Amino acid sequence: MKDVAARAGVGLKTVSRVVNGEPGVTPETERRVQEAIDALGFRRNDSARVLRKGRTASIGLVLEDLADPFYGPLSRSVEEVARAHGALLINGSSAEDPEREQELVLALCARRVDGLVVIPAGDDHRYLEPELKAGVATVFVDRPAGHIDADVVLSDNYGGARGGVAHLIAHGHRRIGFIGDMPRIHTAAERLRGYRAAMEDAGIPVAGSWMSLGVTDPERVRRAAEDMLTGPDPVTAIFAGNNRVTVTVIRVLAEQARRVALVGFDDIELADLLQPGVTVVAQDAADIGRTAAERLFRQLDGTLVNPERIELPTRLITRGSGEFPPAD
Amino acid sequence: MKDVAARAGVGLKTVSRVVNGEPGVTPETERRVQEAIDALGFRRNDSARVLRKGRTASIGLVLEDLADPFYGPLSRSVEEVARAHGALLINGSSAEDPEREQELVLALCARRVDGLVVIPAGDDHRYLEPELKAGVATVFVDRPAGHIDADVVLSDNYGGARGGVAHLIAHGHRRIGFIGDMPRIHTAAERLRGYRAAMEDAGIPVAGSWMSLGVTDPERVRRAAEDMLTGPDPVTAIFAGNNRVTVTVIRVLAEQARRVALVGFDDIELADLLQPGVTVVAQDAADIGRTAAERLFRQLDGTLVNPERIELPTRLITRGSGEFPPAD
DNA sequence: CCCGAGCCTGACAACGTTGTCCAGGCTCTA
DNA sequence: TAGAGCCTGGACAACGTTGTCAGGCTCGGG
Repeated sequence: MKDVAARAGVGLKTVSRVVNGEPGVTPETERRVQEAIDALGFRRNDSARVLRKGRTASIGLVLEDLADPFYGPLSRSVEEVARAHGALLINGSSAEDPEREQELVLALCARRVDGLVVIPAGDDHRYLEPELKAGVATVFVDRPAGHIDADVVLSDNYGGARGGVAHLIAHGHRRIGFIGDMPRIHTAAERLRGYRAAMEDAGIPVAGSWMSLGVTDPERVRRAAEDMLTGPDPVTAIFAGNNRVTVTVIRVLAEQARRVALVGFDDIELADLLQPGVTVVAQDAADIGRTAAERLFRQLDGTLVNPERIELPTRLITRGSGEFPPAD
Repeated sequence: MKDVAARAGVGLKTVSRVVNGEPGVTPETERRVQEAIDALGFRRNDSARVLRKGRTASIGLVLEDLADPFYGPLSRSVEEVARAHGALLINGSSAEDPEREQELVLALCARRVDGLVVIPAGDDHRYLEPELKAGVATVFVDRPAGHIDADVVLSDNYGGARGGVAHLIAHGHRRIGFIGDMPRIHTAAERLRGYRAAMEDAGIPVAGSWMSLGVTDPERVRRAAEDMLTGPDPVTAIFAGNNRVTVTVIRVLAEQARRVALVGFDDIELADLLQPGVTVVAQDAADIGRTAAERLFRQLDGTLVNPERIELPTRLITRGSGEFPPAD
């Protein structure tokens, strides 16, 4: 900028004015400055600008895994909102590791992002207290924050799972299996709770062998599914606690002789093209992301003050696999 | 930092030393400083640090659409490499709009990212010349840069498509359709070239009605597919130019009475579970991302100087849909 | 002709950090 | 005991920008 000023034969501040489109510059002077800018290939250094102004016009997004198809659309909709507010998006994956989450979040705070959208991996977020006090807007997504009072946007995991399981019960099933992630993960716990509630509503006692928790890698999901299909009290339907589980269960069911019903939590691509189509409890990732991001920017506006918990509804999409009667 | 120094009763520079783990501080002093830091909830302001040091420890990634399943793994692997080098990832979607691409890239440059990974939307990148001269490391991915000399990492689109079409020909097909994106997009053009080459290799003249270019939205892909299936010279096989086309073509073929063979470019999830399984020419998005990011950091090391074009091989995965004989 | 208002313009400080350099106190050795 | 050398700690400038403020110029009216 100094160089531009020198070349144009004007003061520093005048260049600054031109760069920022501020008023109070003669067209003639502006032309000279613009010329110098072009000649030197000058571009404003936003780091210095940030340092001076205090706002970075960027927000951080910490999620579990960018490669997961659930987070792609979510990330995209957050970006879209950020863009509408002239902000850039910095994101990182925690890989479901609380320590890595904290490391990422603090790195983002050191960059002085204006706000944070966090899909929590850990369950204690007190480390964020100083940041919140310092005015970093924060919205948690998909799972609530631990031990701090903050905005959170999530799906109705409990209601969705309960509805999905009730759907199976309505089609005559009583022996229904549940395969889900570790209950220390909030979504997994809520979905399990929904499963239990639906079973209880129908007066069906749940056998321990019907539930498989903390199972996530394909090999173990496969074993879990096979076990509950061939065990002493074999299930006639399975409720899959997330999209990765659903995919593996589909593979297992395809190999079975008898027809086993399936409802999965989270939609999966091409679910309608499979034989049978896969019935799912779908959450709208894009909507979740948009809602969270909009709330974030309202915090930044100062429009918002009190942390709130926003639960978005899920939608049962019937495609065939959840509508088989039990085949005992 | 000033406050911390005051509270600990030491000089500014001493606090800086503690924060950065530099040597030359008594354990006792260090303890006092650390205490003050904790008490005040101090966190270093990276903007100021960047301003001083010149390096931001962050890289920018500009892609087409984060929600596209091809870019999730790519983005993730770039992030992984960045993380290994202690850098954060800032990313944005161009939505295939050259103007938006440029806007994003320049915004990232203004942030003084150390490097850029760009999946180009436009075909003229001369606007990047001043940045390159200023030392911003840059790697293009998936498509080459326009009018500038820069590193590029991409799949062997030509060879992959040629191989895929040859596979269909080997199974007896002669009337093979091609549905792809606008040829102004490099990948689309290359794949079309591969299709033509394979047909020519086999001495098969291509009818104009077998090719549909610049078609991307599902409704038009559907019409294009139906047209070439029912036209005067109906095809017995279709080569789909990208994953979105493939998905729509699968839907159309599912409705057909006769069996039509299909090979798609890009793998799609659950392709093996469909009936029939979908034969594809797969590219390894994660590998592409990793290769590009590693090259970027080698540019930053100074290890690398001459721009290079790196072409990664594709892999034909046979699952059934590409192995039908022609059904005339 | 003088004065005040209004418009451009530029000098300067400040944002928070780090590199450079120097001072003061200590230890060790001859 | 004196001198050399090391270790710790601090003062200061600089990074590139923007907010503040004041100076100089022009123009119109009295």
